[in-house]
Amino acid sequence: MRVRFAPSPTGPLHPGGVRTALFNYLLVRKMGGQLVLRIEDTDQTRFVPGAEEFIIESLSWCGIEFDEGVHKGGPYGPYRQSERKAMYRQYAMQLVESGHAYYAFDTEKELDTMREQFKASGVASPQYNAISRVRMKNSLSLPSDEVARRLETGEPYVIRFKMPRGREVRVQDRIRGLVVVQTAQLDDKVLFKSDGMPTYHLANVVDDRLMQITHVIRGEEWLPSTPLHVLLYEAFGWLETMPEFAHLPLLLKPDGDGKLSKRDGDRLGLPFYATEWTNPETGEKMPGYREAGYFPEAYVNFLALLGWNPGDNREIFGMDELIQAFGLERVNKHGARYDFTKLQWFNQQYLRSRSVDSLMEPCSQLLIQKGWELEDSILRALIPLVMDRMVLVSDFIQEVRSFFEEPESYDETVVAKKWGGVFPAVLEDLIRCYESLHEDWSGTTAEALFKEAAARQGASPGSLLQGLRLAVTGQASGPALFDWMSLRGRSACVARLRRAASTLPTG
RNA sequence: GGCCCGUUCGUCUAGGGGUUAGGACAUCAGAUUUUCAUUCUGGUAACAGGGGUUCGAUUCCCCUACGGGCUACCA
Repeated sequence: MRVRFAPSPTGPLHPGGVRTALFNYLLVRKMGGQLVLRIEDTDQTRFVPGAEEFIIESLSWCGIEFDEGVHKGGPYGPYRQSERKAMYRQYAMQLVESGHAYYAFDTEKELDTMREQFKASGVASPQYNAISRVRMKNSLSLPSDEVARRLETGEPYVIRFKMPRGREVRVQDRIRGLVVVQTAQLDDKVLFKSDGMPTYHLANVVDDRLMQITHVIRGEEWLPSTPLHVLLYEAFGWLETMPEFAHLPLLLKPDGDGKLSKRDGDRLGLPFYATEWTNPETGEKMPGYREAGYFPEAYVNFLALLGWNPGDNREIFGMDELIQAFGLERVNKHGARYDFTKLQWFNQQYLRSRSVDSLMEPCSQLLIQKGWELEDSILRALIPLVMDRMVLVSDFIQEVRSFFEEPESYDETVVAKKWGGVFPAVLEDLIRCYESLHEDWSGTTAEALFKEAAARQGASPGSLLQGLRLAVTGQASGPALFDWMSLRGRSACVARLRRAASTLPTG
């Protein structure tokens, strides 16, 4: 099996593209074979610097590696269509000579005029086809000596496919089954442009043939042009080795209608690309999941389950398990909404399955960035305390902020609810107890003393606990409080209690 | 507009001629945690509509509606 991922370097890789690459990767790793990265840069006007590198890096972050491609080389290179430019002309010529294609000299203006005239006379979809081409300027409608003259004088031309009339094209799709299209619905697509480059249609057929691709797995947006591709294989006489087709369902917006677009990320304040993209023209940065602190395993797991399912109730899949379980038979036909909340959940699952040891390094990096210092032994104890409260590793900072910074303010709803009655008295009592403590400071003793102080005022500890948290962290919620206090140290806790007692109203 | 593809809880989906239509996320409630979170238990919630075929259709067929894609010398 040989499959390819063939993006166009027109910008950062869309999540739908990542998923297409992923499905190609999973299938070829399962079946055995090669995955090829081919860059389809036949439109020179849309080239964006850095896009190619971005695509490779994003996929690499996801764990998707190629066997052949622009960055790897291989026996079927070059893998960049602009570098294959010279070889396409002969294939286009071959079709002209065999009568499957023809030269067309129409200018952009003439084409516009033709479409407008058709529209004006009520034709639903104006096409360059068997009906209209006789009225246009091409090698089928013009006298042969004029065609020769135009070609000799170097007049710009394109090569169009001569769409046959009255035929039915049958496409066998691995995901959708049989798709039948009438050639009357198809037009004479340009195969070879006046700038000397092929269009996608010619290039992908020629390259898939030359690179011996066996399975074309691509987005659903290519389904309508697949009959043309089949006709091209036929015209070349390559039907025997034509690859199998599989058209993947699209990724849809998280809410509302339509297909997923980069604006959806902006709108919801979430990353959109796998890795950060810097627009080379404006310098504007688009956030990526990598930089936002997501695990690539979580992102891949999430993406894999959009449009595919294993057929049982499993949800958590490592890459190897995905490879094992994957198959085109279980790919859905319908589009899937790109639901960010499920990604959060996946990331949380992967985070929780991490060992404390493996989180030491990233958490410690986050602390360094923040300028907060901490002994390894304390960090090791602090991580499990807050881990369950995190979705991303980067959440660590907000979870431990109050460990490093004394409260600047106190959560008002808790102040209103808990700061009153006997609480100030308990607090005074507790401060004295903590200060005069002779035993070693620990969570257990801190808790015991708190309970005693509460008892002396005839109050239940539970009713006062949130007030204590408020006094010591300023916050309404957080990790196990007495463990936290134990790590924070006695004198720091006492100082914070005093500060709270003097800042907040006494009664 | 034309052509093509699609349509099961809010979301991702399983299922498939006779099922209490299953799971997960989200959401809600209860329990545990002396607080919040975690965890556990439970709940709300779906076969787009109309015709066929059939003893029986959510499942098969047709139509309609809705959604999506394509309709460039873009991929």
